[in-house]
Amino acid sequence: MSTPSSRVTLRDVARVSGVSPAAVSKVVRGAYGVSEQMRQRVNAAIEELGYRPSIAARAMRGSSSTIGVELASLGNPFFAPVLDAVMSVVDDSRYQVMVAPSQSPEREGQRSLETLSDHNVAGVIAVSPVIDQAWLEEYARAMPLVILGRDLASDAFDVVSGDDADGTRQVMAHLFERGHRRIAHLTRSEQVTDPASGSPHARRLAGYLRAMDVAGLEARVSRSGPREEEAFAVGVDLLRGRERPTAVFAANDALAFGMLRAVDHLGLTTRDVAVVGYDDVPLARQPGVSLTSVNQNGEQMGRRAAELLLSRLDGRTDPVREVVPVRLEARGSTA
Amino acid sequence: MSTPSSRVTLRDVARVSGVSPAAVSKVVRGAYGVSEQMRQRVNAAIEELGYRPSIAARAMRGSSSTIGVELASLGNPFFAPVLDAVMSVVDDSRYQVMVAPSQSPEREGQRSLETLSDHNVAGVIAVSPVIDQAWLEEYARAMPLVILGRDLASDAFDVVSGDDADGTRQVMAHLFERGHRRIAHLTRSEQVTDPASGSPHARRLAGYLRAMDVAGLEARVSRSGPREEEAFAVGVDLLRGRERPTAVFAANDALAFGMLRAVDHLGLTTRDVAVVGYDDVPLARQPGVSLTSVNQNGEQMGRRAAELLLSRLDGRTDPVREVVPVRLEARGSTA
DNA sequence: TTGAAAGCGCTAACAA
DNA sequence: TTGTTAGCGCTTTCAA
Repeated sequence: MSTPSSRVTLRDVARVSGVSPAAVSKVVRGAYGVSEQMRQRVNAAIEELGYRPSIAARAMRGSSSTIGVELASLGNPFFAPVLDAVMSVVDDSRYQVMVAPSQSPEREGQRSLETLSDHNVAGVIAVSPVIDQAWLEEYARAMPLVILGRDLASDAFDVVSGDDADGTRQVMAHLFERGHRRIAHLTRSEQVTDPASGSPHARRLAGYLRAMDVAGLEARVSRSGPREEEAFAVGVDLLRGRERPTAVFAANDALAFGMLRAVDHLGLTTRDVAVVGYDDVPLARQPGVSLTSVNQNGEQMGRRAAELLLSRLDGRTDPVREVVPVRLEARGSTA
Repeated sequence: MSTPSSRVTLRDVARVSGVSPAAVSKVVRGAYGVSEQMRQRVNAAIEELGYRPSIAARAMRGSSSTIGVELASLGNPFFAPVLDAVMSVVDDSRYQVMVAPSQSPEREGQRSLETLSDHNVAGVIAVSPVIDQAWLEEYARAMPLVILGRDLASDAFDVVSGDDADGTRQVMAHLFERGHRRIAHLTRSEQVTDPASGSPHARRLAGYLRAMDVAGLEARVSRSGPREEEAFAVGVDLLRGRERPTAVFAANDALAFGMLRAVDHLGLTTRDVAVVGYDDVPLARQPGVSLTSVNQNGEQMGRRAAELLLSRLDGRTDPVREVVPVRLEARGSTA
């Protein structure tokens, strides 16, 4: 049967089927201008030899048939449905998916994007890249690019993001309705919430500040690293401080989980301190967790990003900036 | 500044620095036999032009400097530390990491592995691939391969797996100690627990059956799909049946979470039905969840897999089969 | 120490 | 409709 390695080349197939390499190439690509007779002979030889085209060689010629996905922090469960959706869409095309992971979003995603272009991928979906916009524009000049999760305005690349303004509005309305006044916001570092970054955290923070301002309340922002452990430590500090908040809006579920653990650690319950998250990862609905959270519809975000990239590769040139609707899932003590 | 696209070629660098392409190639690769003077001139030109070698072209020549990781179900949080560790190790080498994701483990991983070899990667780490051993052997004949998470015996590839026999022993001892006698096992489909597959689920099931047999107890095995929702449904059935078990050993945490939700759904608590999982994903320790689980040390598994692959690429030929120790983390109602 | 030349496997003109 | 030819950007003998 077929050997996994690509030892069998197009020339081998050509020799066996008695045609030219170019002809084989045409058959393989389903290109125009091949007789049915030739198709059959060539396909028979391909089958017989177990031929598989070398993507590496194709990539060098310019058309790599591979779509690259840049992805930091694979650990974030929110990205799983996003990637699944991307793959579903791409599966129906002639492209394949390769993921260039980066360990930390900050300053590493850039390297992953470079790796991808070094591989001559046909186009790239970058998931929440923490990268300077100018650099991304420059990158997009040479490579079809879709940014997922950052609401940047650019005519060099397409953008798909969740409706953070609306999501945050829903969260704050929900908490106000339940009578909360001392509401703290737990988010990431200043760098991550830089308004110019277009990051979701920036928009959530902005929405929180606006809502508190409109309500005439004092905003209280705590900052933590991305990990649950870091959020836990910050959360303990926050809850031990004076004027303990009655509710905490965490900028994502990982932070919310850390916060929940801090609540528990101090012998409090979510009746004392309500916690709301963002992302609605699968375990938010777990009994015993029951975290109120905003579902970002990652599946739809991934699908749209893939569709946009494919249409770019198909020739579209006008940029698209798309916002996906979100929905608060109320649970547990704040339901 | 540097353009992300690889428009600048080695020839351009050669022209600017006034040397031959071959010379530039040597400098770039740090190959033997280049004068200090030449190094400097070439490096200056590289800097000036923002040159980046094309991986695609390199790959075609045979030496791709890329390590491929085959990964099904990115959603499984157990894999995050595994991949992180792989990346950490690879970062210190001249290689890069590319991930070929597959949506469903069954029969899709094969395609991902083929994609990887079509890309001419230098070597591959396959994470828990549900693939026929003969096929893997064939594959490994053409490509350095490390299997992570399946305990297969082969001299064609290297193997790293967790010590499931010991992990299961710890789980069962723990439950027996707490007086449980009616202990059910929740696992995946028959296909996945096929003993010949070397899958972790097969070994956990075997360990469970052995332990029950030795204790003179009746084994009760329930089967479910991989997702939490499916485990929930099966769990509800199991708990509604006659002779409700007092404890359930779930073959991994996703199944355990479904089981926990089933317990809750039926108005029971983990005092009525104890649940133990396997993988010790981060949220197992979450207050309100407090799932007793076996920590598989994914970080160590990933690190060893990467080290083994690098040493293969460095010329090692004798196969290695390595087992990583595991540890039960007792929590909550079974602690 | 350096360079010339051949070719990896494929695609895309162009010619037949 | 088919085949010939010329590279893509790089590495690697082999001579100089």
